[in-house]
Amino acid sequence: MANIQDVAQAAGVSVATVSRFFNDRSAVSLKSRKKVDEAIKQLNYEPSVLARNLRKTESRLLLVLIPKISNPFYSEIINGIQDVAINNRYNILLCETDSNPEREDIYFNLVRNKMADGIITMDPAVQVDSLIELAASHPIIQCSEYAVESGIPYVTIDHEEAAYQAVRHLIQLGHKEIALINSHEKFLYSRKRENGYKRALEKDNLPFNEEWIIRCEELEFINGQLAMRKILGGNNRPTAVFAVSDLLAIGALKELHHAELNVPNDVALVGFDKIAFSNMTYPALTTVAQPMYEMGKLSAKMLIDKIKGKEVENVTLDFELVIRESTLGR
Amino acid sequence: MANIQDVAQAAGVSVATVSRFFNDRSAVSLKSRKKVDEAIKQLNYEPSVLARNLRKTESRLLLVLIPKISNPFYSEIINGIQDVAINNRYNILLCETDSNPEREDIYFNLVRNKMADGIITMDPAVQVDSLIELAASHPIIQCSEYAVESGIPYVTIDHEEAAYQAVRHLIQLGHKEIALINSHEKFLYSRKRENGYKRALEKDNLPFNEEWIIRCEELEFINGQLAMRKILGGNNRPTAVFAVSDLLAIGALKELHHAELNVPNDVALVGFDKIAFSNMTYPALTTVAQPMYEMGKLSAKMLIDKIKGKEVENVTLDFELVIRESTLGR
DNA sequence: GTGAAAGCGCTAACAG
DNA sequence: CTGTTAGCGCTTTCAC
Repeated sequence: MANIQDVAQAAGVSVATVSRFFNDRSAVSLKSRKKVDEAIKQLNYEPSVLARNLRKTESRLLLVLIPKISNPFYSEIINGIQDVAINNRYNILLCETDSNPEREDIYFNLVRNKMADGIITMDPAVQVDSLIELAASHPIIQCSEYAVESGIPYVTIDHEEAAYQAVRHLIQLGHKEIALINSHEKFLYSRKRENGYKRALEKDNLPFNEEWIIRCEELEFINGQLAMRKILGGNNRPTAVFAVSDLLAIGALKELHHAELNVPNDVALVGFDKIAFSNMTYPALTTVAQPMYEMGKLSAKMLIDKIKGKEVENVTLDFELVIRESTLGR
Repeated sequence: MANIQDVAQAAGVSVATVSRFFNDRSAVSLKSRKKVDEAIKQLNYEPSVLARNLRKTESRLLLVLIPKISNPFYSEIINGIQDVAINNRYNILLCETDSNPEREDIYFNLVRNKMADGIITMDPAVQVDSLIELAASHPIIQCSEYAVESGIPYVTIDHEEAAYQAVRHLIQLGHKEIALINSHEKFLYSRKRENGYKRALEKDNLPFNEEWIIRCEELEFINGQLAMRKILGGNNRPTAVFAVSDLLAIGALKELHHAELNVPNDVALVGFDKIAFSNMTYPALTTVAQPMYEMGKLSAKMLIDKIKGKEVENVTLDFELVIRESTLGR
């Protein structure tokens, strides 16, 4: 495999000229350019990014940490990140942490080892301390999930207000007995959305029933299903359920079908995220839309800015309650 | 940021010793080891993978090319790849091609530029020529999709036989009028599954109706929905539908609900892939299970072997027809 | 078991 | 506009 020396020699110029040919074309005379061009083609030369990166002490790689690759919520975010990254000649190193500290360590090391220039993390559930320590010397952006006191820039939505509006929607439809299918409280969004749920109930002095708050260990369909089973097995059946994730809501819906209950007539259902699948369920799911793609784009922009040494500010984006059949009927 | 020189100096040894400390601990005396260890901690030293990679002319990055990140079919495969990669100290560079040649070019360059050591591609739809050319000088494995004549190793399932069995299942249930919702014929699996479908019909001399073969441009829910709309809008309504992807099947199911048709009594439905969602629909989807995780693991193993210079063989894995409510009822 | 030294392939002063 | 040269931070012979 030819290197820059070989090209220089074949073209009868210096390595500097060849290097300039790639980095600042206009600084090379037309004559040299032609010679270099030919030599490159002849030798089938491809510059080594490895060497360039070492020389520039940058990797042009962005580390993206997500808890679960199978959660479609992240797909859209990643799309946004990817688009911005490519436009800025960055690539992304996608890493699934499984919320597993050991894995996270491996990935954190990637940036310590200069293998990545910065991190976008969507999983600050584990090891906030490590994250903060790392942020002292490396560019980091938090997306969606964030550790408030960390001082690390984030882009997110107002989770509490979003949950509040979702539950108010149910209340305005006449529901007075509303259950909550939550995820693990280690997540900030989980705590915030629970607050929103409670605030919405309080506003109308609606009954608050601990039996109706289910906290799931994981964010899989099955967890939503089991949660709903628990709710239906209780003494009083609520008339509506708010799930903090479409995945959980879809699992819950499955269980409602099993129990041969009609949605929304027997039990109304609201999800969260507006993943693509939420519109394909029967009935289609009322849900809170997060601007996933936008969040991804912004995170990437912010991270790249931070890598460049610019200051970046936290951003809170708008959400939108999308009302569909699972609360309104058809 | 400290480098290996600083550590050597602080420890009172040579850089070679520090290097050995990381690469072959046993080659360093206990005494030196201690000194180096201390120096590392004191200086908070982290070796530069960039420099090591340049020296070794390897990147320890595996390029993974997928058409669409939002297709859950790929998530599971990626999981498999990721697990094997990590165990072998590789990382994956996940790239979404969108089946867009330009993007693909960018990614192909990553391996030409030594930024990645090899490629696992799941999208040989575009630019088979480039792929073949690249494979001449770089390790490449094809996963699921493959260009037959390319000579590039692949791991896949027997798409034709899988489709055949899926359609035979419908026929055995008494269905005689079976539509096919296919994806784009640029995909090998699409052509193979269509063959299987036709072969299954032929076996019983069942009517073959061009109106009942719909080819979708993309693999989104909406395409399945539109395909089903077309089918329902035709002169004769089939009693069963085979969709070559769960995503398309789920879209089709949506449309069947719209039309207030019962699945499976009015129209039976079979999907393909066994993505997680396929069990959450109402009714649950009969589908062909692909061993996605296994496919990912194998591809990664094969690629790493190939990078090491070993010979690798094509692999065809088993599939499994998973019969659920959308064909059997409940 | 250890050190000196030669690169890996490139970029960026610097001088001309 | 061009060439010379000194590294980027590491690994790996080759002597000792």
